Amino acid sequence: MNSSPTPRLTFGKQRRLRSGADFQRVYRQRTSRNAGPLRVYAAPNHLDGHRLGLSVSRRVGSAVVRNRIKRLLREAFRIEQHTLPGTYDLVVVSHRHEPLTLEAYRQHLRQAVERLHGHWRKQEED
RNA sequence: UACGCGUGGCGAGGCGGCCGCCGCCCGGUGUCCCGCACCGGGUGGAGGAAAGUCCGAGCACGACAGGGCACGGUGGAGGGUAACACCCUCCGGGCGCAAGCCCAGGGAUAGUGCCACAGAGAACAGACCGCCGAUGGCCCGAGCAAAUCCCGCAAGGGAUGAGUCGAAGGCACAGGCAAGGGUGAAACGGUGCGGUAAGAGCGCACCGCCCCGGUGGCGACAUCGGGGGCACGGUAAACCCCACCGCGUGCAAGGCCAAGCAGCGGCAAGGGCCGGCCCGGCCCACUCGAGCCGCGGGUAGGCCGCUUGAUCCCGUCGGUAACGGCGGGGCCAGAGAAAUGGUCGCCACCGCCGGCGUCCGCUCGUUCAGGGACGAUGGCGGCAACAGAACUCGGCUUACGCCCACGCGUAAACG
RNA sequence: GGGCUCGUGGCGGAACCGGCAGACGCAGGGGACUUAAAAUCCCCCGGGGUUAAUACCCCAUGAGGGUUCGAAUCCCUCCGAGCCCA
Repeated sequence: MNSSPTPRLTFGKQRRLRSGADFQRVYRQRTSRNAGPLRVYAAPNHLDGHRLGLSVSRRVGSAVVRNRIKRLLREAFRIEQHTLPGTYDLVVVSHRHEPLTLEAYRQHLRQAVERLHGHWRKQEED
């Protein structure tokens, strides 16, 4: 059980990318990192927390498989959102693969965001 | 008990903790109010196939969805239904020992096309092998016999023998036949007896087929009687004919609001619409501003459509049934970058492994040991498969896990 | 969500109003030519069985079923690709 004074691990509408314009803004930064079967795009959003968008096309699998992957990715984001550095709008694109465990998705997500954070900090220094 | 058939049912076994998600309702806080955001509470939240998109509808728009052609679909009968290619009952045919299952199951005497290869012949067919020798012919020659010759006085006898004739026999040239062989998916009814030169519906019996009539049934059809020697190959999931049905497009339909760009061309006694053609009809014009159409350009934001419906449950009545009537009760996902998830525990259940106890129509002379059944028990693993609503229903089809229930059939067995 | 099109050897692509499947091209293998290679020419080229080898037989047009004497072709049901629409 988590006894540290972390904020609540919610994932409501304010934590999601909900329009095509949001997605286009992230894609236009052309900044992504791969991690396992995932490709994560990131753009700083200057809000009080990360936001997440998912892109899982029909090529990934059946509706059941796509649902499964998206649920696990949302759960991974929900748990990790306050331990990830910075505040970014993230878009996670899934390649075709068999669904992994929740733990695996958490590691992939954290690894990708940490790399992206490093990239953006170098951008700000330059 | 085994195998099989049919009908119906269920679709995460139950309970709980923690962290979350999407609607709606109520209260509070923030913002001037609305809306929105957040906090708290309540409540609802995937399927039997939600799937494939194979049919049928509702609904929406295209005048008011109308007639004909074209095109497409359906095809035993009667019923059910909003409708159907679905369902029910029945009829006919086929398969199965049976319970049962399957059938695009109208028309091939309206017409057209096709039937490769093989084969003699393939659609008012045909004669390769074969069968026949009745008829004609040829050979042959039992008989008759003109004529000639020889012997004899003569009667007469003998030889040759045109011809006549066709008894017996031969040939198979003409001809007859289509039974058998052979070819083929299919060869112009089948079996048997008679009949014949050989054969053949040539005749007869039975079966099949066709025609007519009676009876039963709403009907598909069944059945009985009479007649016809058979004239009528298959294919319509080939064109087609008949009967019936179908206007087109699909919620990305369509309506409203906001934002935004860039126009060009066509139309006036004409233009547009019912997306193919004709009819029939409608709208707008003839008034100088719009309208409509075509090409091009722009926007992919919000609201409505959007879930109360041929609805579900219970009871009752009608009907063989599908289903329908009546009465009572319920409201059961409505997102739009797409919600039902994650994790932990207890109890059931299943599989594997371990030891304990009891029992034994088992192996065995007995013990040990092994095996089996039952009971409680410890550990590990599993607790799902097919699969995710996207306008909504009715079906079909396909995928999948059961178990359960019920009704049957066949075979074996009954210590 | 809705509408439509197409599946034939390793690849492209014929045969599609039923009648010998795989024409033709590319790739591949063998041979000839050459010192060698390229180019050119000739032959082979789906799988299995059988055989010393040919011959021969069976299975093959995405899968399964149906109609037909006969199906790549006609009909039905699945499977898999691709395209279009606000």
